[in-house]
Amino acid sequence: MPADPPGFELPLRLFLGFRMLIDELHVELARQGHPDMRPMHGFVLQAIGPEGTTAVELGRRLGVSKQAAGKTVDTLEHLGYVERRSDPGDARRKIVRLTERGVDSLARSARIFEDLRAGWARTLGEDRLRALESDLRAMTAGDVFRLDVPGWFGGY
Amino acid sequence: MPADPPGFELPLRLFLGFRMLIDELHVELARQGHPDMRPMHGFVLQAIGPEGTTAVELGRRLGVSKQAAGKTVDTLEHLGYVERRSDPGDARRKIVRLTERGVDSLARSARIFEDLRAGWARTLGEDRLRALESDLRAMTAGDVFRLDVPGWFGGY
DNA sequence: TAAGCTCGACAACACCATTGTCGAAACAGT
DNA sequence: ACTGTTTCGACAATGGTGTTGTCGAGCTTA
Repeated sequence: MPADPPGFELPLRLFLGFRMLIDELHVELARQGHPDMRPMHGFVLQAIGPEGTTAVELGRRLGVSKQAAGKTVDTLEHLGYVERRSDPGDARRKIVRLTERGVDSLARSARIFEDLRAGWARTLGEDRLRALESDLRAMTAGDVFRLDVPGWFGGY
Repeated sequence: MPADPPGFELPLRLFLGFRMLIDELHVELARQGHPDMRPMHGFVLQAIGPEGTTAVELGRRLGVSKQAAGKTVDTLEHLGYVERRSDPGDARRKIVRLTERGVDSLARSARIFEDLRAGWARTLGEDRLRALESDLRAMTAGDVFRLDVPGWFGGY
């Protein structure tokens, strides 16, 4: 009977799978008119959501400071994915909203992810893929957002 | 018949699984006398390997500049995980080698990863876990190292 | 009204990656 | 052996990203 795979293979493969999907997503996104999207942008746009949000709240969701969130919003605003509007009900707040272009990028991302998933299903079979998703869901239940990735992995 | 899971769930769960394992590893590593290890350090120590290597070669393996690799080596040297020695056969080279402490951290990491994998096996069953690993292996075949993570995800 | 909190902006700082340059050493071709 | 090219490690300069701290303006509540 074969020995168990070494323990370090599991996290490595999980990361490689993630990275492969994200890279393929962005290759295709670039082809479809969004060449400036960075991996993190999609997560930020998702975190902003259809209702819009503020820099402080966005920072909380992403696990970074409000200044960092504001900086990211600056970039996304400059790229045309979001816009800032004054909140008529609270003069302190400036609500960050998705533009049409921002919504388009999310819609295309969703479509591309479906296609990529279908590719996995062709290789693995739908049953195996569902089992894989189900098992991952079982092991990672909980907080889907928590994207304090900037600075999490790196760091001297 | 149930609808397919949305396509974006797969990459998200892959990342969450990776992150959960890495976080649990470092909690346990800290308990076992390595509180200063950062997620990236383990990968760097693995990339250095038992034979040692140079800053330039390390940078190539990790996909970063030689300067960045050198900086990381500085930190690991300061923490006592590696040491630099002059190459007697080539006066230009300074070979980075693991110290005893560096080897110890890798040995403990391997053991902890085995334990974490065993935890997954208890929840999912050994068969399902093997299937999961096998499927991930099938989808991500290839270059296991290529950790140009610094700057890959982030970026304004 | 007054005190306290929240929001967004600005400044200063730290960290980490980059490119470019340089001298020393090894190597390859003549 | 000499010379030109390549490789290595160090240094300097730069840019991007995140942090804390501070401030004024505006809500909120006692």
